[in-house]
Amino acid sequence: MEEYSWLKNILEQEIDRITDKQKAIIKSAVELFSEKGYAATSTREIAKKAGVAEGSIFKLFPTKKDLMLWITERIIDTALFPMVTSGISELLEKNFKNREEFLSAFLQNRMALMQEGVPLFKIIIQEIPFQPEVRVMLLEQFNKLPFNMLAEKLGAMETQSGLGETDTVKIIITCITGFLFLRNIMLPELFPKSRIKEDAAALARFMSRGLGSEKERDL
Amino acid sequence: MEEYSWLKNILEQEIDRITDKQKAIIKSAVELFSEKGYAATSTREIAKKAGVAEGSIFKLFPTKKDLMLWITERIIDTALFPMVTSGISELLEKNFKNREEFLSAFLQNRMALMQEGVPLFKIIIQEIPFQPEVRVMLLEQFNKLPFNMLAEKLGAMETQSGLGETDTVKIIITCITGFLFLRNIMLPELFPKSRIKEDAAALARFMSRGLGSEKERDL
Amino acid sequence: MEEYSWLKNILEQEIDRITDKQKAIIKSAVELFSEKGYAATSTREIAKKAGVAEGSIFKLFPTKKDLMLWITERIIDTALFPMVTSGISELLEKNFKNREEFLSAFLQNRMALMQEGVPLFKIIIQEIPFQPEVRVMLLEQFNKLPFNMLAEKLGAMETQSGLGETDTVKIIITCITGFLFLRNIMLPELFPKSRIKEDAAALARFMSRGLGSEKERDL
Amino acid sequence: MEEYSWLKNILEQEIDRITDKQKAIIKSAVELFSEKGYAATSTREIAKKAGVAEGSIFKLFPTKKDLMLWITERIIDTALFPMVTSGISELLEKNFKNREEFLSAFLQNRMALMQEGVPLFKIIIQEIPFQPEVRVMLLEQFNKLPFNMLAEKLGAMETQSGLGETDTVKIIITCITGFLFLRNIMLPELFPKSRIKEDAAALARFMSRGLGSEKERDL
DNA sequence: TATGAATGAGCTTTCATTCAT
DNA sequence: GATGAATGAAAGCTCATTCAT
Repeated sequence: MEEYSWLKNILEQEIDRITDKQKAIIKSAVELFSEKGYAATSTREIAKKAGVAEGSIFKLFPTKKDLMLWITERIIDTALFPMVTSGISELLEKNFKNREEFLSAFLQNRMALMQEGVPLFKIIIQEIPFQPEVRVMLLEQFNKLPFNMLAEKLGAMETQSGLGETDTVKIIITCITGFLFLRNIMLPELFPKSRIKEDAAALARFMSRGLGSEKERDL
Repeated sequence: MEEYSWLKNILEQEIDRITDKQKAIIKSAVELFSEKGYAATSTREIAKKAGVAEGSIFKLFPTKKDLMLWITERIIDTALFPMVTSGISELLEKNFKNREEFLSAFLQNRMALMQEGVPLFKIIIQEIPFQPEVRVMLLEQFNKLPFNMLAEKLGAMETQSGLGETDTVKIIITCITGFLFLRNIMLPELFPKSRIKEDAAALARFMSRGLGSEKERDL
Repeated sequence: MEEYSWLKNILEQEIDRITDKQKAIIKSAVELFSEKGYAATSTREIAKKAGVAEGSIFKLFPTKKDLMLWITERIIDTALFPMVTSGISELLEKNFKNREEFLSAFLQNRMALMQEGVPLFKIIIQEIPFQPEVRVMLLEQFNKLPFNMLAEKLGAMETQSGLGETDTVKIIITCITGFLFLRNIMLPELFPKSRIKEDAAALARFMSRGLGSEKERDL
Repeated sequence: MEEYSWLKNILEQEIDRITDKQKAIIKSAVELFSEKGYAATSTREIAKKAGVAEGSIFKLFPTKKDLMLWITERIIDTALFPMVTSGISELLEKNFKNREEFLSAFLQNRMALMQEGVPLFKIIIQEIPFQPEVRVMLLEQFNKLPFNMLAEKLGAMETQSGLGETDTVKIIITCITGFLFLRNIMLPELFPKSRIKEDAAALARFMSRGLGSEKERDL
């Protein structure tokens, strides 16, 4: 496994609380959960891959589920949230020629993050439908996201765009989520990697235009 | 469990090949896989829910995985494909005032299907990342979808829209997938059901406008 | 292990409900619990001794504790109760020369039962202090014992004996329990088996005399 | 846990050999063995309750069994023996109006000791059937008990009492053991605490009378 | 075809014990 | 002396699967 920076961050945060062996356990669990799914991964495998005794897992995490929830929580709080908000403030502060430029940059930024975030998302996505605890964690973090600032940046579209009361931001998120999810998690085979730039550019233009005619002002 | 029509279709297709007990097995498996996931569902549970003996499962399906793959295959071939294409030809033949109207109708149609398709999608989505066989099945079916006809209907956008060579249809699919996936599978809590009509209308307008100025002709 | 008749009775009661293998499981469990104690006996051992697969135990008894409680319950209801009351009615109906004769016969009867009941009592005694469920079972059965009839047989001692309001029967039970318990369970080494008859006779005389001067009537 | 004096005695005897932490270990072990039984108590629990590290137990006691045997030995030698003989010499020296008075005082004395001795007895009783080492220890100590003096005190009953060669003392012990054991360890629910005085008085009279007509002399 | 007792490998978890710090 | 991370054997238990009936 590559050395994912978000995993490194999670582990460094616990640096004085957990040992190297325990880090290895978490790392192995993340890899295996992402590869095979939580239910299909045995603690024996995790221990073997981490090079520790099976019993060592349960010193740190009373149950296998605790291990999974700890990882999921850390991923959501320590990795996902920063990842999702990463670069957002820079993007929001920066001036763009127009909305399309902004959305293009925004999308590029998302795609870059997705690159190394795939195993992370795989873990979360597979557990969301079945683990209520994960849903709750996720929704809590979701509500902290700076949607209003993004909305502002996109312009006071609510009246102009004719999109009615619907939250502009939700549409954009919906769009980007579909784009990233289909390409990276579900059916990467359907979307040639070689054309990713053009596809992203096209989506940015599509979204920008979809939001309606732009106010004449700096973004 | 409600009596899902797609499930009924699948079972009717096998009507002279399988017994009522076997039907019950398949039905229970579908329900449980959808509720708890494949790996977390035991054959014992399936048998109990179906009201059959544990051993009876293995007459028809040599292994648990066979049962899952059979279900997945049937879902993809017999349920998913018709579901995805359902109403499409009608939509394609019908005349709409404009593209937004068409997209709106298209989206409504998708959402209606989603209503009873959720358990079906849950099963497929959870297996896609981990079961290569499922990915292959899905891709095969995907290529049979009448994308070109949809593209035609949406207009020869390629030059007009300025979206470049990117497949217009893929963008629309991406959009709609994100919309349905987030709302129905991942985080329904985030999207109030009461506003679903407005949200869909807004998305239709958004997509229509995103595709660029429309040719002056009947849709 | 000898073929204890009380065990045979317990098993025969379930004859159409459980299989031979399952009987073997129960038999092994009884033997091992009695030899080593419940907590010190592993399900693996039980299975091995019974000549069955370990998993088979858990088909019949969801947990090891369930197995123990089932056995304890059956022992108390099906074996202990009949054993404790065994021969009592005959004793109560029979005429004795005097109270000492009756008590002697009573004690002989108890001792005979103890012979093959030792493993049974070992199981119950070891669990009583730690398993509230067992205490409850035992107390329930205890209240069904025909103490009043025994009291009658012993004579209306309450006034004559000068033992006050204290239940005469409880004293006799206390005495006999101590006798049987010390000799059979706790410290058999302390009491030479060769002298058991004299010891029993002495105790009978002791008890008879302890109860006070006897009414002049047939017992 | 109350501060049992016998436990304090045991610990004080080792005062210059063991540390406070080690004392805490022993104390915790005694409590837990008495509450849940030896086999059902884990060293982890003992360590936690004692507020020490898990490993610390094994400095003083190479194995868990060593810990138990040490405790049992100390209990038998340092606590049980003095407890059983406690007050006996005073009782033996003191003059009583008659045998009943003496037996009553004897029983009172036993009951008082039982008060705080219950956990101690629980530990011993549960191990006796399964640990040969404990049986041996117990029998050794048993033989040191001043039975002959007790017999003398009770009078030269052998001929008078008509109990034959049977050891009078054994009958008395049997009786008292049954009384204490049933009331304190096995089924306290069966004997209302409120009537304990009357019950004891009745038993004393019962035993005294059971021993036969008394020599006319000071006890 | 249907059953469900039986299997035994493998699961998660606990345990007493070791040992570097 | 005290710690507690680490161990690995063994615990209780679940599982998919087999097969005699």
